[in-house]
Amino acid sequence: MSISSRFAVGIHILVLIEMNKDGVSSSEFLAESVNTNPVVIRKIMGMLKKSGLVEVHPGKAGAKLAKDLSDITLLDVYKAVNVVQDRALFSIHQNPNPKCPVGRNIQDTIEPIFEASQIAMEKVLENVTLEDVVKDISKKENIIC
Amino acid sequence: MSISSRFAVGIHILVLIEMNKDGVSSSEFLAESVNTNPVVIRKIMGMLKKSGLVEVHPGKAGAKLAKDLSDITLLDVYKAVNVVQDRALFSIHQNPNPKCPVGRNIQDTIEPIFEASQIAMEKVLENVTLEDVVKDISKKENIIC
DNA sequence: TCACTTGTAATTATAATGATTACATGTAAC
DNA sequence: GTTACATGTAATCATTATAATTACAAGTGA
Repeated sequence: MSISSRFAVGIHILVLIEMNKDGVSSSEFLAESVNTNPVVIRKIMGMLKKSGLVEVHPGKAGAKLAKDLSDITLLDVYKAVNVVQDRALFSIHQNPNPKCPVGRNIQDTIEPIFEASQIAMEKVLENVTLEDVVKDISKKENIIC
Repeated sequence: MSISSRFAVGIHILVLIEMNKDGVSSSEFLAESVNTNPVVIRKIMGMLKKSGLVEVHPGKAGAKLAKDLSDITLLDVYKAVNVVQDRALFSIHQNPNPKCPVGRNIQDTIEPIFEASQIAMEKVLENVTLEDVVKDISKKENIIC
């Protein structure tokens, strides 16, 4: 299975808020760019707000970033939108048979490996900031246009 | 979401076949240790067989490893049981708005980052062999018993 | 032949996702 | 203060993957 697109959408939203900083980024505006329903955007925005990444107020149109672009890593976004729980990227079968040497040890043996693997994946996300993403998009736009 | 427990069960199965190499590892025997249904085991076994990790024959009870323990990495098992497709650990929303600079570039920008992240995760699995897992379990058993 | 095994198809319950409708609540311009 | 419009949320629905289970065809060997 795949990690929910909430993560990719979260990045999209934050980048667009930045690049549209002189305009008003309402949930409808953002939804049009992502190509989804405004409610989906508002739900994700709620998570980003809870994690202190955006400022948004009931009744007041438009969202703003709550931090500098360079202070938000992709790992921050990933954690904010709850796509993967800590130590739970890999699921391990429950209740293996304790009467069997393999059954009673397999969980403790593979858990640290799975955890290390998940952490390696997350480290890569931690080393990329939204600023990097915005710069890359700006660069692509200049070449194309 | 989490990666299917097929992966953990696949490891469990292969380790148990090895540690029970003097006995007969039928799907029912394996299912008892994993604590699941024999059909689940046979389905996973089919994938492991297709990838050349085990030898198993219709009508003939018992499975054997098709390679040396030290020649099977956790990545081999992971690939065999099809829990994550190539470049698809993270899903990216389809059809973002091409009229928006962010919409028309977001996919190309974040895809390489997601791919690098997935590869980092898989590299960790590649560096662990079934031999390592068996040794760890054996060590734990000696301490406990 | 018979008991037992593997290989598979089909069915079911459960859970997450993403889209959508509906509506309560907050904001600000008039 | 009313009105237009925005956010916040609950509820519903279709889709999809998982894991368990039943049923049965086909292979194996005593």
